[in-house]
Amino acid sequence: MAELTERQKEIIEKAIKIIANDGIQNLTIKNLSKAIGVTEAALYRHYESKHSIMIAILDLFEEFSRTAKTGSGLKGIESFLMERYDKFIKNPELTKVMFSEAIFINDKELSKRMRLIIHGHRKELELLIDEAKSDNDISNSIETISLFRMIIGSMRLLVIQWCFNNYEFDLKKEGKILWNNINNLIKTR
Amino acid sequence: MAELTERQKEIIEKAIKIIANDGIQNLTIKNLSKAIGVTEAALYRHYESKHSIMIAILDLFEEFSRTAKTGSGLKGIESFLMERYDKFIKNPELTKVMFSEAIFINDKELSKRMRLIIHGHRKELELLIDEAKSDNDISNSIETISLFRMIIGSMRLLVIQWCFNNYEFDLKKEGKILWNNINNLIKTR
Amino acid sequence: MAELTERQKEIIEKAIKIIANDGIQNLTIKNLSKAIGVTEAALYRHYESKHSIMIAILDLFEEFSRTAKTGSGLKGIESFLMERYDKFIKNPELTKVMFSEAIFINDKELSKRMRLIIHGHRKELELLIDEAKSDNDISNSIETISLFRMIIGSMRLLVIQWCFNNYEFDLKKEGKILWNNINNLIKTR
Amino acid sequence: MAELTERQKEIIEKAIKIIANDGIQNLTIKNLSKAIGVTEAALYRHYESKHSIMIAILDLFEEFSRTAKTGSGLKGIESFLMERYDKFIKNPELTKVMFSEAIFINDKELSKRMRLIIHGHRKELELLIDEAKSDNDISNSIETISLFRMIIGSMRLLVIQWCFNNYEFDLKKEGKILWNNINNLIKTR
DNA sequence: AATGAATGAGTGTTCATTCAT
DNA sequence: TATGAATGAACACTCATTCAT
Repeated sequence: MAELTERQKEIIEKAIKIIANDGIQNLTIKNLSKAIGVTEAALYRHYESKHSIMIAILDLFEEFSRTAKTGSGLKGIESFLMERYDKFIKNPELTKVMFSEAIFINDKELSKRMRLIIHGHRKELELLIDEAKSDNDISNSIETISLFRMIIGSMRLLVIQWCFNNYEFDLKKEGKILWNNINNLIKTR
Repeated sequence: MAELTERQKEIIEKAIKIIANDGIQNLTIKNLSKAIGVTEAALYRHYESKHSIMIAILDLFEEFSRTAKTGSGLKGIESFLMERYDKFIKNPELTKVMFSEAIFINDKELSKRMRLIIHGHRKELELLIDEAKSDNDISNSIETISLFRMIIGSMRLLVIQWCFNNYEFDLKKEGKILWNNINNLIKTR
Repeated sequence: MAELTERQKEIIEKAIKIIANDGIQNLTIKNLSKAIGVTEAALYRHYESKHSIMIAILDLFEEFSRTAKTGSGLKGIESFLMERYDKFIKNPELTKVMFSEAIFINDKELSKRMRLIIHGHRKELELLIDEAKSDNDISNSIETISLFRMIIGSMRLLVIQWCFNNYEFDLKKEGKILWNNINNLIKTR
Repeated sequence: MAELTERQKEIIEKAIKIIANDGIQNLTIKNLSKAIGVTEAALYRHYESKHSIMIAILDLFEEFSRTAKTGSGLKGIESFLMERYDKFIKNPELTKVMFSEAIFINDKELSKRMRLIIHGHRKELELLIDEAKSDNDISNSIETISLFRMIIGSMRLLVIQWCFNNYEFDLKKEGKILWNNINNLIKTR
């Protein structure tokens, strides 16, 4: 993944903004160039096609999704979640687009990559959950896959609610509350 | 909401199929008429515009989303969920489209209606949760909104996984496991 | 090769006219639709792409090039030539385009087909020449391939001169003179 | 005709190569600059427009077509032909383009000049033929114009076959055979 | 109820060319 | 000499829609 020029960064930033606000259908070269303030032809100096712009967006998603392990077990789960929320808050539009599973559905290759990115954390999180079980922080009586779905599913729903509420409520605060509640439920007594 | 003719039913059924498989961007009058086996002009005998087809799709979503209350409290939650899963299994493509929050994003009016439909069950479910708390089936120590997010968020994630796995695993079975696990966590001891 | 509708015939006729007068580079959908008097979009009801229009032109060339054997030996050569001239005179623009070997050069497949059509008569003519030799009408001392090149090469040059003189001289008359002269040279004494 | 710089020579050489291999339609500033290994803008340091590049190509054609009279009568015809073949063999791509009568058809001025160049040898050759007739080397019974068409037409056809056979056969050898055969036919007995 | 033919606006993309550096 | 960035016009093609039949 080569370094992006300033213009290239601007292009994919504006492209994400358009997708987030008006949907993929409105990501046209015309709209995009208008948003940037150049002619349509000018875009082709920076990306060779619309498709390559979409690939660049996916590249960004990939980079955005990369996590550094910052803990293990229960603590690891928490810091994973909080770190995610921080990133989401810093990049609300990108977040909105990333949570639209179906966005690239019309391009089989892109849509597959999209799915891998979105669901890429599953293994990672299941590992943390199993660690927490080993640590006896989480009861063994609840299945890992169900815990994963609860934790990530609820986070996803919260984030989607945040996106479609125009990012108006405090995502981090709500995220903490949610996690505390879940944490209370799952931790061993 | 007027009764639909056979042709109208066929049109929106095929439209949903196209959206589910190839994305909104491929829902064109041409593709749609081809899928049905008539000319493009013929579609306009049955719907006056593409927009009215999309409204009809939303009408269907609304109908699909309507629930009959079949219990109260904890039992009510369970039957709500199981009833949902049954419906999803019967209408996999419609389900896939319904779970694509962003599909109608480029039409402010449709997108608002879409959101209302998707999140329409919130009040209903929160009521059931509060009933369960009153019944002392669920501990008061966990907030209703968090419970809602856990229950619905995990269900949504499960359904999305099912959709993007080509409906290949047994949604009902997984749904039951998920609910049992959640139930074990939240019920008072 | 399916039958062409009236519109399809008109399209390829006008396309040939454009190529003949202004070159392939000016065969654009815009120019073509303007020549016909419809919008660009309208063309696509009749041909699915510009490429398929070009294929239809080649199909026409093929049909145009088909000959009925109308004699053998020396007589056969003469009637072959005269029949050709008659056809050229009836279709001057098509002729001009057909004699532009390089027209479809940018499409490997079309250009190969074009070449086959243009040079398709070689075997046929060489057969006639060999017949004439067997009949002792043409001396054996001159090689068939050279005779072919003389007969067809001179005809081609004559036709090209005719095309680039705006079809203004009498091609048939000149063609007869040319053939008589050649005939006098090659026939056995 | 001013002297060309090295870069200018390179530009028209590469331009001819592109036309020969991929057709005029692929002679774009982009393709040309890519072939040379500079940016598009750089070309404009050397030629002020695409049109002036095409004029330079025609200038080259003109120079290429210039002949030195190296004999008279029948011998003159032979040396004219052999000299041509030698030149063609040394410049195969230029030859291919030069034999594409219709290449500059969309520019009335260029196309007229092109035609003059291609057919420029007519007077010259007719003179040689008439000399040969005076010398009693060629029978008077065959018309000069027909002899011209036979000699040049067959040569043109041979060259075109050579070009579209990727210059793979021995043009000089075939040219000699062709000429010998013609010579045998036309010379007085 | 359906078709064939058409349209104006828009799609992504390429064209030759310009200009500041 | 050359480049990177830009432009307006054109490219082939698709869009939703209309209308006479």
